[in-house]
Amino acid sequence: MPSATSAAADSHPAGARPRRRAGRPPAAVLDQDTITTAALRLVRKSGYEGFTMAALARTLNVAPSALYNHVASKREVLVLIQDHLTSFVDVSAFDTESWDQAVRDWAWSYREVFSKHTPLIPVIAVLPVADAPKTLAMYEAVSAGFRRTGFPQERIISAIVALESFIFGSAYDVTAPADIFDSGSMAASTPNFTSAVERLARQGLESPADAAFSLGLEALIAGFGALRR
Amino acid sequence: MPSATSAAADSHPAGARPRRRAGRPPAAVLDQDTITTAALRLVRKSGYEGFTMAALARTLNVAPSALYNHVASKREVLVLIQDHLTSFVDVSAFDTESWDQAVRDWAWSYREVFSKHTPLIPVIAVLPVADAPKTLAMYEAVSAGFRRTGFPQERIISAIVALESFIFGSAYDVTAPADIFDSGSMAASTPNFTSAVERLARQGLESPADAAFSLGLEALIAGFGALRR
DNA sequence: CCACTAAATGAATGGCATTCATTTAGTGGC
DNA sequence: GCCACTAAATGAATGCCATTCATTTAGTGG
Repeated sequence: MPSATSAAADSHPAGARPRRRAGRPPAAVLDQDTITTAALRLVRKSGYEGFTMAALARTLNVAPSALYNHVASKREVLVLIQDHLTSFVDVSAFDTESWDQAVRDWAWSYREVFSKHTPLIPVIAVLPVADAPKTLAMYEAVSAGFRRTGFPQERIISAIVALESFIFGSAYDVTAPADIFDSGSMAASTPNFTSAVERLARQGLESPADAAFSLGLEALIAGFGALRR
Repeated sequence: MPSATSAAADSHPAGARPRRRAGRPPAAVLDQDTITTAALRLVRKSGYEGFTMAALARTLNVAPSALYNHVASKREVLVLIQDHLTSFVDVSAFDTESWDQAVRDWAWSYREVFSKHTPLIPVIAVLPVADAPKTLAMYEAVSAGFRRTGFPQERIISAIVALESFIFGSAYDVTAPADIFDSGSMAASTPNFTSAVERLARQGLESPADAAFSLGLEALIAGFGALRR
């Protein structure tokens, strides 16, 4: 069977105009764009705990069931949000900067955007690109940047996936509680870990999350940079 | 206020015996170990969609509310599962192999374990280590390995966090649908991405997820390895 | 003005985590 | 041998949730 209902593909099924045989319905209050915008506004105001279909409908002055004429499920709303957010990820450096700097700028921007939306990560990470056109556009820009710099073609996707995995994982760290490394009463039995945590804290100009992200990202950039030819 | 109720800390609050002033209660059917074991078995059989407090109680022949005498919330059960799973992550190579190989073995093992339990990742990623003693033990083993190889102490935590972020992100990829990169009808407008996907597929002995994980992991190992002194 | 249609409605469904007053049954002290 | 105390288990209730569906509403092209 074909993959699940695709939000994007359904809105313009490649060349086919939306058909209608007879009269138009009444002026629609709702469509996917309206829903996406309202959903994002709601999430920013109430977080993902407060983001329910009922609450979303309320902000649109509409019954909850009305949403289901435009969207198959709550998950589909999350997909719409994620694709919209992806357009805020800055890929412009691939046109203006060196490859190294472009990857750096893109990765920091990507993490920045999704660190405020970590509940979307499980959705994005396994989402077919065909269901998220703006996300696909981002991949295209990044792929083009990799190709231009002489990156071996058969490894472009792997490199991007690896970077993205690192970015998603790192996005969680940004929101972690400050005392996450406090080993509490078990400090005595974990001397190496505990002393490493202290050493980090003593240094710490950057936040721990930023320090880890920077360290890992530079290693990935250096490692991948060496593959170019 | 102190951090949330700690499963592990509550079972042996460092030196204090569990107090009781008067008679013991009836022989308990339930405790955290029993719950953890049953929960893991249920997850393996029914997945995380089928994992509800009611279903868990049913497998234990107990009322759902009985669970709340031993556990504060469903989230706490997830924490118990995650900590238990962490003991299946193999850190033994840090005692027997070179640093490079030990990191490699540990990372593959870590990804392997959690790729079957991705719904736990949002929980683990922001969980204070004090709430997960077996996880803390893993960090201790890894920290010790990094220290032994002459890794700069103030960067040990950052390096581990970076590796872990990469591992968590990569765990999602393992479960992604095979057609995740199929750009479908929009292939024409994304030539660089589409050709990169084809090049990968043409190569592809490994799964795409394995190829990306291997590529990223080797870059991180090489980059971090160079920091040793 | 009619037939058709998509959109919106409101009530209903079933599932969920969690709470709480109450009951149950060991145990240590007398 | 009984009593007082306790932790554990119960079952009913709560409130929230996503989702479904039969029905109603109101533009529009013929």
